[in-house]
Amino acid sequence: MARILAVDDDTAILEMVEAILGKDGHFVTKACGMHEIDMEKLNAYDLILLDIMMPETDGFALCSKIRRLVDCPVLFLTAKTEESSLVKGLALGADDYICKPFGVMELRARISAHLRRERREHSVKMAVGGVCFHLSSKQAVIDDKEIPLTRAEYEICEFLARNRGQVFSKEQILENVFGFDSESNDSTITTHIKNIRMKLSGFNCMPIKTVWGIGYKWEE
Amino acid sequence: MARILAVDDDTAILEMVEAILGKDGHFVTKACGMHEIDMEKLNAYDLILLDIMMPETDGFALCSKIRRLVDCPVLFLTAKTEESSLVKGLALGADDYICKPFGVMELRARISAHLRRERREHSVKMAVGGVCFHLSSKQAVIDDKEIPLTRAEYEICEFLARNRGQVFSKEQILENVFGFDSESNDSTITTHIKNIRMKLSGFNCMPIKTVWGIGYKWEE
DNA sequence: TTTAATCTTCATCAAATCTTCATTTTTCCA
DNA sequence: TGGAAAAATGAAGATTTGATGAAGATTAAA
Repeated sequence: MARILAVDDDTAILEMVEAILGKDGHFVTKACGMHEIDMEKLNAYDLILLDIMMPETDGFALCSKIRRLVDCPVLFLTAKTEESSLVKGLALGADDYICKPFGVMELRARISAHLRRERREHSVKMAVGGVCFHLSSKQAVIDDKEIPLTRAEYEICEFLARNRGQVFSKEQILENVFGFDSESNDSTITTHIKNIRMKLSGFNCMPIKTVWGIGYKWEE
Repeated sequence: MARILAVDDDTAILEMVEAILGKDGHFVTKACGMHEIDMEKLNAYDLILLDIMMPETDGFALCSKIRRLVDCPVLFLTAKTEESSLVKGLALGADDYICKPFGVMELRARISAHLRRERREHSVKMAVGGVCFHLSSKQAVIDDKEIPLTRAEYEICEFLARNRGQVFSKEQILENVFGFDSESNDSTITTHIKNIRMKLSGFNCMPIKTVWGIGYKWEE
């Protein structure tokens, strides 16, 4: 269901978290401290669970570092029950603060609430120009008629539509759709956009606008 | 800062919430029960606080009704401390669950965390005197209508608006907007300013003043 | 392996934008 | 009030950026 990163110095807690969340279908990555986290790959996670008191690692500092890098929900899971600590944690950019010992049901409920919100805020309303994205089959449909997009074209459309209104440069589209390591040329995107526009225009649908000097966006 | 709707049957609590959140600059609307809420105008709020046990109103039912209408964060603020109740509340679409009696600092911290997240997930904006700058897409908006600024024009506007009230010479604007190494002529700025003014005046907006012999400033 | 589909690159064209400059207008001050 | 300095204006040329069409490279399918 979701990819969750859990950071704690207590492996027993990590095991327990994995057991609980694994049952809900989540994939939990365990990290015993900051050194086990690849900061480059933080955007591989949908949600991050953080302990505060860890040897060699300050959870608060880690939280603000993470927050500078990614936007996913960050939850503290800690034995520090003082209100001041909660306030500090949330002020640093965390999204929730759960005290140990935590209720299993509470943990699950809070995590799914955060994931749900993330999906809610990122969900694609299919009313946009009537284009409907079938995420699993990777097909785009207008008025029940399939648009014959290639894989790359579909991915670009889905990415732009998912973040409609936002403008992305060609580099950003490359990174987000084909991965950080993509060494493709910008012109690849230019050409894909051209082909997408051609195909969509057959359906009287022109949702992709170019913002001069900046990039492209899916019209809101 | 934010418009918050608080629903509770206990007016003492409502007053208290208003006092606390008012100090943070939020505007709190108090509702003593469902009948006092205009469901048509829910999207006027940035965040909603809900009690669960209210005469004539079931907070849970209200929560799911609200969730069907708007996407803003909904927080329960309740005396029901059972874990099952928290689980139910979050499952119905709420984003947080705070138990009474709540700590003042905790309430403030949690609310600002939720508001921050909402802003984070929507794009970063800076509003200056009626003009709204979408920092990531580099677009300026007045009354939800986009101002067709070019890249350079936008950058100059954003720079001046960000430092509104301060006067900058043409050289300073060149350096700050186009970089120290810019070898452009001052007249470039003059022309950009002219074009910006022309475009903004279409929106009845004349924020850029010339300070004779010194430079330009964005009126405070 | 052959064939077709898709992806990527590149040269060229067109358009938007940026820059410059000559000219006119405004402002300041003697 | 007149003249000098500064800013505004309008238009032309230079530059940058995006669109286009076609060809080669890569991948998947038959």
